Amino acid sequence: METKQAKGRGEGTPKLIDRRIQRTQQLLQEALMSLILEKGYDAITVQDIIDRANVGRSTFYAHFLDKDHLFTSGLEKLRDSFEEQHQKMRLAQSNPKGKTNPDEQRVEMTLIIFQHVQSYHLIYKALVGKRGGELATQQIISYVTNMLHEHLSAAWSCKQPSEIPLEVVVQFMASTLISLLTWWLDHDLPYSAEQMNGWFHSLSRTTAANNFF
Amino acid sequence: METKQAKGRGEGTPKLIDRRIQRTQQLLQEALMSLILEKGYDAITVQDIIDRANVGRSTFYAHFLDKDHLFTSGLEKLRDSFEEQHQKMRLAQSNPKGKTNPDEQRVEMTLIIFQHVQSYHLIYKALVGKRGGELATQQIISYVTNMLHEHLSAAWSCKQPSEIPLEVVVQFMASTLISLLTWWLDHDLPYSAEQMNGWFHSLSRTTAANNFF
DNA sequence: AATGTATTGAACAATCTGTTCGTTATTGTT
DNA sequence: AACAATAACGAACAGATTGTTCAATACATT
Repeated sequence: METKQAKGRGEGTPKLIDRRIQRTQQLLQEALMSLILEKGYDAITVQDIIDRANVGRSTFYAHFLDKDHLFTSGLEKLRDSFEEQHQKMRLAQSNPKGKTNPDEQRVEMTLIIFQHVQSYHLIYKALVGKRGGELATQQIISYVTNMLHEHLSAAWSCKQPSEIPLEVVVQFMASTLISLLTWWLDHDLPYSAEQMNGWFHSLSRTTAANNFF
Repeated sequence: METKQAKGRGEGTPKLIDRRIQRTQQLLQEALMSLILEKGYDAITVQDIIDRANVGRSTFYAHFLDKDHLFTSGLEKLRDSFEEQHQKMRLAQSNPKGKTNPDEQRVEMTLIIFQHVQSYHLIYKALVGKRGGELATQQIISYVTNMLHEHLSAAWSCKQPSEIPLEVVVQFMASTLISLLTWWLDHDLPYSAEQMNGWFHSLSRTTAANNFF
């Protein structure tokens, strides 16, 4: 149920979708992204979006419930792209030494995040930081937090519990990662993804957090 | 220029302010805070606020330009309260050993933050996290970042530069602090301010950040 | 009590939202 | 190429919200 569009369509023809639909949705998403970079998410009205996209008002509401849903669908697109790249990377390096090292997995995961942000930095720049509004910040933080939680809770069971609750450490690492990503994007990627990834581990590997690895 | 009210008033009579003004402004601020806890900042309309405060529509706009300014004035009130407490603490412990230790200053500052949040947790809970909207988050982060920047830039000049830019470290520590505060408030202060302060230093004192102290 | 001023409530234009519906243009199919 | 399906259009609509104005009223300070 990614868009309003999917309601009438059964499961009979998932093959090809009308070009007009793809065209309209893409125009709307691009219009929103460019407007975010100019005015910031909150200042944008539906009228602004359909003006720039050259799309009728009723057409907008035929595809999306409101501005937030249009934005969220763009976010989901980006997330799918990331998970695809994530899967590809993990399969490409499938245990060359035959053993699964959870620590290396974590390293690779955050590096993939930095690399994905680097690839789509124009879009990410419209999402994080001041322009994106709280909707994006909230959803991105939530997504990153869930990812980190999966990785850390696995290590949690085989280590003695630290003084600091797991949730606190997860939230700490998520906010550290978001903080670094925001700074990176706001300064137009002055360093490489590998460099940023290294700094992330320098900052997040505190004496407390290390208990989980 | 804290409120719209101050425009016509010169510098002649800073003594007493009409009770009606204080009453109206306090009613509006309390109404907004309680509404934030119920509906979240973004869902609140001016009508909601004046209904709960029992204040006429024109009265609202006689005092504040809009909802954001009402909110910001409340934030400034809280900030003044914090800085007053900050000054009090710093004077109370004015160098018992005759020397000014910058490291102890930092420790005391963050502890004072946790203590102040503890004192006014009902208000802070309306500000940080999901309910407060991006306005509060942005302003609080900005305030904390500025404070940390002052403290760290002093230490910056007398240490050799680390590999990680100062700005990155400042933003990292600010987000760590906000992250801990948010978690603390969302879980209804399950630990003491001293305990949280200790964890903050455990998390923020990385090998990289330590170069600045 | 007298004067100054804060508050009130209604009315107002302006903007934005989300919906409806008859018409037109484009698409996928035959 | 012609057809049926359907997506897009655009104008019009009700409803909500914002921010302003103004004359009448209520209240506070002196």
